[in-house]
Amino acid sequence: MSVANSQPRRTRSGSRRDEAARLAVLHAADDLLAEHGFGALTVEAIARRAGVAKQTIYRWWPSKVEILLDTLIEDSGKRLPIPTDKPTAEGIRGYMRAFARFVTRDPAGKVLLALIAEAQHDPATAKLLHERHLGPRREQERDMLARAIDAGAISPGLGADAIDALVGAIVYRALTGSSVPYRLVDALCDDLLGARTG
Amino acid sequence: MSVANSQPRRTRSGSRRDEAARLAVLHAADDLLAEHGFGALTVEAIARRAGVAKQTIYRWWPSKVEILLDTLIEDSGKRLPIPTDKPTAEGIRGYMRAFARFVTRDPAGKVLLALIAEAQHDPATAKLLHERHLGPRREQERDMLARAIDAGAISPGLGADAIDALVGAIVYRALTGSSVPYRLVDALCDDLLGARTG
Amino acid sequence: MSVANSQPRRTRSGSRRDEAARLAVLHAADDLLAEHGFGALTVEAIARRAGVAKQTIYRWWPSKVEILLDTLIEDSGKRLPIPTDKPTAEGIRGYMRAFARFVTRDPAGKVLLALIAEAQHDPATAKLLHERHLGPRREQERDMLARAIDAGAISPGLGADAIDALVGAIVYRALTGSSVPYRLVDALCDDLLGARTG
Amino acid sequence: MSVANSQPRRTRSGSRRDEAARLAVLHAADDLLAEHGFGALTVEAIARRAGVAKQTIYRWWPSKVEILLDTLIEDSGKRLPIPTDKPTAEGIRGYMRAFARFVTRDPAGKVLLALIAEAQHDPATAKLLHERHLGPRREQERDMLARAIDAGAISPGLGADAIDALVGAIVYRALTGSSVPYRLVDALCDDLLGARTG
DNA sequence: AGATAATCGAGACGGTACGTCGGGTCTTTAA
DNA sequence: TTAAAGACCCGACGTACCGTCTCGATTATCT
Repeated sequence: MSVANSQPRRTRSGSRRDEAARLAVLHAADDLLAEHGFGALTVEAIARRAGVAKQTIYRWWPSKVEILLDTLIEDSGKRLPIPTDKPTAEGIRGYMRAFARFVTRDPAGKVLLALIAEAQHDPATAKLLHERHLGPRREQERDMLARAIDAGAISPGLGADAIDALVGAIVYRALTGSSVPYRLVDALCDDLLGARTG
Repeated sequence: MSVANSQPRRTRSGSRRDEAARLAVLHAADDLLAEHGFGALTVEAIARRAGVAKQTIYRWWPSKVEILLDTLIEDSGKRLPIPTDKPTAEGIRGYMRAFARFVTRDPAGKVLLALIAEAQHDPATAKLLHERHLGPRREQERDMLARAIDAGAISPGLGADAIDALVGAIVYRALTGSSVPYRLVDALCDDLLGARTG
Repeated sequence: MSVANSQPRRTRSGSRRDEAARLAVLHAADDLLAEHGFGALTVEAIARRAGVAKQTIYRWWPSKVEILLDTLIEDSGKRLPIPTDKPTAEGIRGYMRAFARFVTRDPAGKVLLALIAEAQHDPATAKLLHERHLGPRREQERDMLARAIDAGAISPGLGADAIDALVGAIVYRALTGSSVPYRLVDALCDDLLGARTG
Repeated sequence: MSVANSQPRRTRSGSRRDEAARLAVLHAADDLLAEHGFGALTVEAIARRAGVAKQTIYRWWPSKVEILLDTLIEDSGKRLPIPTDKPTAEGIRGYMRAFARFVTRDPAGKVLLALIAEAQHDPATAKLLHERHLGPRREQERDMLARAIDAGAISPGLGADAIDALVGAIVYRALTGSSVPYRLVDALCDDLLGARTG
């Protein structure tokens, strides 16, 4: 071990991935979804809009769903962080409010809705969506809840499943084109979390 | 002559609609959705499977979505009636249980999920789904709730919106491929309806 | 064929083949070959030029080669008939002159050259070209020669193979972009047919 | 794999052309043509087979046609020399026999046929083929004939054009997949050269 | 009893997008 | 400078469905 050894170097010659092309594709997909809906989201249209060859898309993404997934993960990580510090009822309520806003107002929220939808039509999408987004996020959300329960800040009748009920109620409103006012989110939290606070 | 009748009646000679063809199409659509998923649900495949000409489908249904909508309305009317008699907490809980089963087990429930999904991809589908299914049904469900509230059987913090929260929580579980056990439905009802009964 | 058979004829419902589309494709192929060469002769370009859907081409022709073959057979049948009446040396010389003109001047002659070329690149083309054009035509040409020999009008040293030598010499000149003046054709006939006449 | 790789590794002084790569490309092209036909002869396939980068091919050859041309010129120079010594009828007949064998049996003969074919599809190929192969060779062949005529060994009715007729007749047989037996070559020579012998 | 008219299965048609292949150019890393 | 590797834009490939449109045959109703 150690020593000045040269490992069977993976030489990796050749051009590296073009970051500009990668971003152009992600943005084009996002924009097309926002502007013309999922129906207009064809690989051909994305390529056209991004000024990129179709082959470049197929080289890096197995399907257009994975493009959306990439934007979703990047955006939701940035714009909808899961609170990790104070396990209070207010903290959770704040997160749910942010989630409600995300899913109804943020373009990335539309991406989430589109992916949930597409998952109904295609099992492969369902698998991907769970593995790369829904699963990990649910994990963290349940953690958040569990810590709040431990701290005695809340005592939901559903236990950690309360998070699904909250998220589900909000997502369903979004899916059916209804608004999700704070009043409604707060009432949901009150009912489902058994919170001490008002 | 004259008189009696006033309308410039278009008498309509010729063959009337072929009921066998109509049913064949509905069943083919249902079967294809159940067996191979929404992705395989093309007009061409339906026609092939139903042993029917494409034109016959286009003559009677503006789109494949309306075929699904027809089967959904027919099936949900039969297999998931909204209780109209006794506005009790048990009645509502029973309905929600039935709904949970419908949406996770009944083929027609899959149709509902598929339509909710397709509505995200296509505004026209969204409009149709609301006008012909979601709207009317929500109306009746809210009635059911309102009567129960009036009768003092329940007192939900969300008011009539509680129905959306219940339905949403259940639908979301179904959309994400989770099961919806009775235990969960009951806990939801307890939390969201403020029911007197245990 | 023959035999007055009366089978319950294949009813053949549905629209029949669109003759206008068929002609549009044949002409588009011809024109593209003449104007921009074989390299520009893509199925997509033919479809574009003919104002026809690609699928319509693939429905009726297994490959673009068969399109060319169709035009070649039709045109060569019309514009380069094989003399069937008088088996004289002059008759044969006249045919070879016409052939030389066909292969150097007539657009359909270019089609023949292109097909001979493509046959070098693709065995399937070679097979088709022989079966549908070269074979039958060679057959008739050899007949023509045989009858002239029988009639004592010519006495070629090569026998019926003389036709290949004549055709080959002319085709090769065309393939290499050389002209084929009558003088040359006549000299070839003189040498290869052993004709009595000057 | 053909490439002889016994030579000392990489002549790293300055950066001259890599002879091994050059040969690898030529052999790969030859082999692919022989094994899978012109259709499989893509630059990408040649590069793959030769273990060479595409860019290396494009650096040294403007097109795949020039690769073939290089092999053809090299091989035909070696294996099908034009007799320069004795301008006799036998000499010419011998050459034509060798030519017939070359064009029907020798892999390099297939290259010639492929290039003649490709020349029909692409004017640039036609130009190259004439300038670098057909032209010079025809020049020498005509010389050969002229000297034989001067020597009184032959007296063709076509004059020096007789060479085109001979070559054309043979090439056409090869192009159409027919065999070219010596008997046929000899008869052609007899008829077209007006030879004293035979 | 026709004549009329709407239905049906069949399938051709002009299109759009699919996912793949090869073309020829350019960039990166190594020798 | 040359080479291997390979990403890139481009355009054609052959296929699947789309929604529209005839076609010929089959009912059912209305003179």
